[in-house]
Amino acid sequence: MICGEIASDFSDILAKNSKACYNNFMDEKLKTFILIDGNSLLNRAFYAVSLMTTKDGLPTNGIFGFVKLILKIIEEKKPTYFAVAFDLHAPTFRHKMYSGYKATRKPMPEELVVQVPVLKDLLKAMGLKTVELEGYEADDIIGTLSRRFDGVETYIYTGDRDAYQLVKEHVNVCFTRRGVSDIDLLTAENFYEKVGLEPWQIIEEKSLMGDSSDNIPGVRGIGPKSALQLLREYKSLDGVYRNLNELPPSLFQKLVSNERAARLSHILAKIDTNVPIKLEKEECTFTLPFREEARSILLRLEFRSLVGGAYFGEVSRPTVTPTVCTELESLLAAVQNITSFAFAADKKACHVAFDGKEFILPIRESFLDNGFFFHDFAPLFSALFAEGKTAYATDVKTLLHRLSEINIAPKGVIEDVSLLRYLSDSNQRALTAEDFAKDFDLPPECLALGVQYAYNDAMKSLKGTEEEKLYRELELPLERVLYEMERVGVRVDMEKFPEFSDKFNAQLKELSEEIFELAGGTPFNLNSPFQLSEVLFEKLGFSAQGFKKNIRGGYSTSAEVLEKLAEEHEIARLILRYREVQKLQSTYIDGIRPLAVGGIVHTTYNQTMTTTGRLSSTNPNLQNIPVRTEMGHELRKLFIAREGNLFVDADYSQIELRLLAHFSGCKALIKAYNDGEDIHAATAARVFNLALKDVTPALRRRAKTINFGIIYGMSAFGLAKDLGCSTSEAQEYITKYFASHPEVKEYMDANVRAAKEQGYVTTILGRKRFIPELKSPNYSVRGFGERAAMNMPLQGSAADIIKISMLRVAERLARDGLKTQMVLQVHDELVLDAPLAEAERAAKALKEEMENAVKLSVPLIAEVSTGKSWYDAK
DNA sequence: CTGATCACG
DNA sequence: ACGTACGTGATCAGA
Repeated sequence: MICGEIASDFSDILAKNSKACYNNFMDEKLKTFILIDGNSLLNRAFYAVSLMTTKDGLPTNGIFGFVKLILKIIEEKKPTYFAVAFDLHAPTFRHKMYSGYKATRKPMPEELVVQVPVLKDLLKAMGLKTVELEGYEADDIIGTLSRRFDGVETYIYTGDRDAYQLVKEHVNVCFTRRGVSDIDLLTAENFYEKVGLEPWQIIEEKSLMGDSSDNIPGVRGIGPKSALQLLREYKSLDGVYRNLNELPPSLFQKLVSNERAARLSHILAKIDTNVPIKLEKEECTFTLPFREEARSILLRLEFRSLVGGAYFGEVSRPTVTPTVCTELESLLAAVQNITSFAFAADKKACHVAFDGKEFILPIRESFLDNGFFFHDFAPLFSALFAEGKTAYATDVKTLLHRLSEINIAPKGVIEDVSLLRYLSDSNQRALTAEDFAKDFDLPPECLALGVQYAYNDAMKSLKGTEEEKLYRELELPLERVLYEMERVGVRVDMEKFPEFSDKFNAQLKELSEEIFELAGGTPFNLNSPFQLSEVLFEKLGFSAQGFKKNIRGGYSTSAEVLEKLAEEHEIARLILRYREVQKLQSTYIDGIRPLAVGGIVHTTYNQTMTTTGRLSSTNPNLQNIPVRTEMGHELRKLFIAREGNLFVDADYSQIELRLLAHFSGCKALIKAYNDGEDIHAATAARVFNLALKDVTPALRRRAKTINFGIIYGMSAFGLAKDLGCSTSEAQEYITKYFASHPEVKEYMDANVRAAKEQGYVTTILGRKRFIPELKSPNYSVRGFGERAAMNMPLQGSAADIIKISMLRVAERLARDGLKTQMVLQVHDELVLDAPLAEAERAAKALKEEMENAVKLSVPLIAEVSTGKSWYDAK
C-alpha cells in the first residue's frame, strides 16, 4: 500500500516536472535524512496496535508499532541519517505566551506514558539519534534540522498536520493517517495539488481556523471551508485583515472581534526553525545491524519476531531450506541412527526435523494430489516414535490419536512443547507450531524446527524449576491419561435422544404459542434477544426502569431481568421456561446427538486452555451437562455405563474452601473442618453471631453464598447481586466475615501483595499465573487482577490436586489389573465406568486416591456414589 | 465474527 | 466516582 502510494506520487511528479525531479531522485550525492516526530508516531502506533504487554505487565504495543515503522522506513528509504525528536514535559515558549496552549489536551493514557522511556532507551541502544530540548517541541527541533543541512533529501515522519508548513524542495513530509501503515507523502511538487495551499499557508490557515487539539483559538466561527476560501483570495492572515472591507458583514464581524486571537494563533502555529540545538548530520548516522544491546532489549520486550535478520544481528542459526520429500525410503534410512527429532503436522503435511534439517512430507487427500496418504507414514513413524528416541512435538494428545489411526503406539519419549509453554505462562495463546516458526523467525514452513527451537527456548528458562517438575511429573503423564479417557469415551443412551427431543419440541411449541398470544398475537423470533426486548419493553410497554442495559443501550432480557418481570407478568415466566427448554434442546440434544457415533461420545480435553490450570472440555463440552434444575438434571440419564457396568462417581467436597482453610491457616475454618461440622452453617454462626443450633436454613444459604464470594475475591456489589440485598448490607457481611476470619483476610491481602511484587501467583504445586492486569492504571482492570490473584491459588490448587488423583487412579486401576476406565473429569469430580464385579473395589480405590492425593491441614473428602447412569450416580 | 445468553464447577 | 464476583464452551442472531 505504501509502495503503491509512493510510487503513484512519484509518477505524478515525473509527469509534471520530469526534469527537476529526475535530478533530485537520481542524484547520487543527495543522501537521505529521516526525521521522526517521536511523540506523534508513538501515539499513532499506540492506537494502531492493540494493547499487548510483556508477561510481567509492561505495555509494549506503541513501541512495537514504532519499531516496525522504523524498520519499514529504513527498508524503503535506505537513509544515511536518522533522528527522532521528542517533546519534553517542560513548558515551551508557546505555553509562556498563551497559558491555554494544549490545555484541553487529554493526558496520555498511563499505558502509553510508561512506554516512552523504554522506547527512548531502545532507540539509543539501536544507535539511532534521539533529540530533545527543554522549552521546544519536537516540531521545532524537526523544523530546525530540516533547514540546517545541505545536500540531503529530508523526509519528516509525523502524524501532526502542522509539519506541512515545513515542506519545500528537498524537505518532504510523510504523514501517517489512521494507524501507521497508511502514509501520505507530501513534496514541494505535489503539495498544492494535495492540500490546495502553499506550505507556508498552513500557518495562515491554522491562525484562522484554530486547532482544537492544541487549543489554539483561531477566529471563532471560521472553519476549514471559510479559511481555505479566504486564503485562496487573500493569501495570508495579513492579507485578510488588509482587505476586511471587501468581506461580507458576518465574516467581517468575526474577524474584527477575534483579531487578537488570530494574531496570537499565528505566532503559536509557526514552527520555530531556529532552535539553539547543536547537532551535525554526521552525528545522525547509524549502522546495520543495530547494536547488540538493541537485541537484548527486544528480547526483554518479548519482541521475538523482530530479533534476527539484517537489523538485529544474525542469531547463530543456520539458514534453513526445508526439503520436500517425494519418497520415504531414504528418510527412513536416515532416521535409523538419530536419537531425537522434532515433529509437527498440519492439514497439508507432516514435518520432521533432525540435525538442523527440516523434511516436509506432503499429505494427499485424494488420488489427484501429490504426496502421501497418512497410512503411508506407518513404517517411518514406527521407526521414529521408537524406543530410545525422543520426539519433540506440540499437542501430543492429538498426535497420539493420529498415530493410533495407523496402529502405532509410540514407545519412545514424546516431549510436549505446548505443555511446556503453557506451564511457563498460562496466559500464552501462541502454542502451535505455526506460532513457533514465526516467533523464532524461521521460514513459515519450518514447523518442526520451530517446535525444536521452542523446546530449547522453554527449557532454558524452566530447567530445574518447579514448573519443569510439574511438566514431567504431572502434565506430561496426565496427557496420556486424558488421551485414554478421550479414546474410551462415554456411552450414551441413543434411544433417549428422540424421547427427549419429542418432549422438548412439544413443550417449545406450546410455550411459544402461549407467549405469542400474550404478546398480542404476532409471532416473532423468541431466540432473538433483540426482538424479545422490543416486544417486552416497547410493544407491551413493561417498565424497564432500573433494568440492566447492554452495551448498545438495548434492554437486557437475561434471566435475571426476566425473573424480576415474572413477579408481575406471566409472559416472562413462560419465556424463562422457553429459554430453559430451548437450551436443553439445542445444546444438549441437537448438539450432542451427532457427536455420539456408535453410541459413544469422545470429548476432547484441552490441557492448555485455562489460566488457572483447570482442564476444559470441547466437542462436546461434557463439563457443563445440566444438573441444577430438575428438567436439566434428567438429561444425565443420557450418559450411561457400558453394558454390565456401573458408573462410579466421586466428587471432592468443597475442595476450594478446604484449600482456603489450609493456605490461610484460619483457626475457625480448620477447626470446623476437623470437627466435621457443616461448614456453611458454621460460617453463618460466626458471621451472624449465633449459636450453631440457631442457624436457620435461610441463614445457612446466605453463608454459603458468602463462602463462594470469598473464593472469587468477593466485592460487596457482586455479593449483593447474588444475595439480592443492598450493597451496604453485603459490605456488612464481608466486614463481619473478615472480622471473624482474620487469617483469611490476611491471606487474601498477601496473595494480592505477592502478585503485585512478583507479577504472578502460584498454586500448591508451584503452577504460576502471571497477572499483568495488576499493573493497569485502569481501576476496574486492576480490580479484576486483584480478584484473579485471590482466586487462582484456590482454583488452580484444586486443579493440581485432581490431576494428581487422576494419575494415581489410572495407575492404581492398571496396577490392580482392573478393567475399570476413567471416563469423565468435571473439575472436582471423576467418573469411572466399572464392570459390576469391580465396582466396589473401584469405588474404594477412587475414594482413597482422591482423598490422599495431598496432605492438607484439613481432611480432604471425596463423596462417592454409583449408578447405571450419571443421573443415578449422584 | 462479536455479543448476549446460559449451561457447568 | 467509578463498575465488579473466579474459571470455562455452545448456540443463536445479526452485523
